[in-house]
Amino acid sequence: MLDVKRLRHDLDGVKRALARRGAVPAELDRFVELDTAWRALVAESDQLKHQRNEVSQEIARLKRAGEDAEARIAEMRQVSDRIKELDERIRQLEAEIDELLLSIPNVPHETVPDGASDADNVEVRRWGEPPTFAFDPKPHWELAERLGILDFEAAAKVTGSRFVFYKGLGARLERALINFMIDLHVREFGYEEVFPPYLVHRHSMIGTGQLPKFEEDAFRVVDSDYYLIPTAEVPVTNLHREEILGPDDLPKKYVAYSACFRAEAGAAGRDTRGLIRLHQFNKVELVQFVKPEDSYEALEALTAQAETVLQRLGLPYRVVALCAGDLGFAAAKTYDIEVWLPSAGTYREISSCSNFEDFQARRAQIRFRRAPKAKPEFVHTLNGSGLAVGRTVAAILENYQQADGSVVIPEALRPYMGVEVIAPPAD
RNA sequence: GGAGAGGUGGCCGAGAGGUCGAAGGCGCACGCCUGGAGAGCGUGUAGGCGGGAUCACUCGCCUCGUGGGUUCGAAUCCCACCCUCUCCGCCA
Repeated sequence: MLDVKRLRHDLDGVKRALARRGAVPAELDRFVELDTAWRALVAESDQLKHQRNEVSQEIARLKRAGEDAEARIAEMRQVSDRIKELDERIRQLEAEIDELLLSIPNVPHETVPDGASDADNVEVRRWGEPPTFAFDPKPHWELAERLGILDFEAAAKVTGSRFVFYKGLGARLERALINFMIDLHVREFGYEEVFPPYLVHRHSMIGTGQLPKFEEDAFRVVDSDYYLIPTAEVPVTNLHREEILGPDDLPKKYVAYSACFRAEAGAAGRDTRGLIRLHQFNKVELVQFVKPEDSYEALEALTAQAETVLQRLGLPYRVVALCAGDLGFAAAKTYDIEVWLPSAGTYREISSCSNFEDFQARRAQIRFRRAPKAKPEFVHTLNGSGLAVGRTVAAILENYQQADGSVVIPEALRPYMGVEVIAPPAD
């Protein structure tokens, strides 16, 4: 949510900034209209309430003195009726304004490159060399089938498309990666581990920006207010909703493993094979709450921490700065980390690291004080995948595949795996 | 799921239609005291919105779980919902 004061004082500046994302939301002009009307009504209502408060005191005085207060009471009956009318209209306006504000995306940071689509994203750096193979590298789903570690058919039978069973060493690999990632971020980067609820209420989804605009992307539990989380970002960011943190509380850094659930509406036909796009996947998420002046430094650090996972696993990747047109709804700036996938012959997103500035904090009412008596300010929130686990499995299988169809386990993972290689069964 | 109790400021806790944004205590901040610390004493200690001022200022309105209602007037009365606790049942 944008700052309404900013909209009042610098509407043109906001329009210019949002224009970089694409079309300027028509909501902006509508906001000015509604806000003006709202303020006029509030002023009138407040004045009448003031009058009512004063006269109520007087009535109390008269009654205590045993005098007649009927005239004043009758007078206030009228005033109260008028207040009721005004407040009803104010309520309606507020609901409309709220809905409107919640549908306006965040303003891109000035360092975000111009551009309309992912084609305009800017590569920031590369790490590692894509491996060369003396044979035809196979896609991970073919490798996995041969190894007997993933079973998409069984999942389709039990649930439906875009689900998977991990089996045997595949299941262990997924679990090993989760533990490896969490341990790294906790031990080396100072994150606190949390294990969040997988269901959240509507307000939390609004807090991080998934709702109200992207209802169709989420799974909702019927006959309830609960949504399956699309990412641990939602529960973990909302962990501090409606709080005012103390001067020494920031920065707060959390790492959370969770399953993630996405409807993938509009993705029909895309990435239909393998682990790339599933309705349920695992992710280790990094979430930070920081002081406003620290958030861009924190974004660089957080991105570097996510990259470290790939470096330890020896997986080649590149980092891309999303252009304004490709930015997510709530983000002010985003780096995507893309891992090399030999079967695709290209880099595929495996992490997305964003600074939301105060956009989510304002929606979820997450504030802090600089000093014990200082005025509360909104924190800045950030998050990033550290990493998407299923895609990491895909990358390991493909990058570490051998001519005989076996897959070597990266060094860093062996303590968690207990084996050095996953080999196909002897026929 | 059944029965009961309860949600008040950072925390504990009073308050039972008007003088209550709310006693008292703890905590915290500042000051005095001290060689320093503690004790003691004093002062101050919520948030939101709107208007005026625009460094820390001021006026008004709102907020005692949330939302409605009754009333001239609600922390206080009524209704619905949410949450917490206790007991029973069920259960990993």
